[in-house]
Amino acid sequence: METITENQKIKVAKKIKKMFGHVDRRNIEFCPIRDVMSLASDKWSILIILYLGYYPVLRFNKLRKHIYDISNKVLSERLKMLEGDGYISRKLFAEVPIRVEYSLTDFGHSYLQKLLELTEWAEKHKGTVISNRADYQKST
Amino acid sequence: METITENQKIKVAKKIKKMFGHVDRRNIEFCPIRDVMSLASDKWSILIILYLGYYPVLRFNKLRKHIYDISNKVLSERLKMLEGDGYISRKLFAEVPIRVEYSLTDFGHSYLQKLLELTEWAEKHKGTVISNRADYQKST
DNA sequence: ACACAAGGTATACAAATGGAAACTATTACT
DNA sequence: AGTAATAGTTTCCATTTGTATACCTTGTGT
Repeated sequence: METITENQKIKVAKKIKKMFGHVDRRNIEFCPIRDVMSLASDKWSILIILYLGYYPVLRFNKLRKHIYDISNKVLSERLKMLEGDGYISRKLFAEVPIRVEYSLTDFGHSYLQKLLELTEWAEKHKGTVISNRADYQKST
Repeated sequence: METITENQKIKVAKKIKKMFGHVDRRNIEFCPIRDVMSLASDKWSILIILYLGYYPVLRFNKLRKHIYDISNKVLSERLKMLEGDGYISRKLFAEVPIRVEYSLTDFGHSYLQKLLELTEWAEKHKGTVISNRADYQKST
């Protein structure tokens, strides 16, 4: 694994301070973690955004097939939330049968660019997580 | 907002394909999103990792005060999981009263570097999310 | 003898989340 | 009249997650 220098650690701490303003401000009116990330970094949200990053346009049932474990209810809820926060757009075509197309907004694409770095990290290091987890199991 | 070009979209799609291997492989043995990120991108996990990125060493009760809304049970569970996956280390000092110090591992620091880009994005764009959310409420 | 400290665990309960399956609306086709 | 298709919604139920509170352990100070 690439080692992290003391210098990098200091830079990270500075970024965190800048991000949170005053690190321990309580009753913060709107917390980027609690209020933004908790929705956008949810497992289902990540999968939806990644699939819409790969397939530019997807309809409800296609999306559900790609994310092969999600129920109608949960997919529909997540799509509404992601639309509400502006990550995705929903286009309704009043045909018969009805047709609805989902796609990423520019805002969603902007998020995806950053999100992808994290999921790439996870993909790259998943082996480490697997073996850490196994070691920890044994040690208990 | 900075616009995303078609070129960037194509690059992103390629990254996703590379990351997932074959995008629609089912029964994937270990999914980076479902199995790694779902733990590490959880709201509480993010807060724990960020606070340990800012304060290099924290004890249980200090950490709980910084994250001002978390119960003993949840904090203790999350710490165990994050330790199990290798993001944080737990050092026990057999003093009286007992002392336990939590800190990030190198692996945790590596994750934090990527995570931070996402949380910075969230902090930068939280205003957009607020107004998107308000508009969506009105429209329904 | 008793309280206190730290770092939790245990217990009881409430609330949120998730899944399965049935159901809805619309219109065309058989 | 019955069926089919799409995009969900609704209902019921089980599981998961979270909260609050009490409790535990160990040795020291009062």
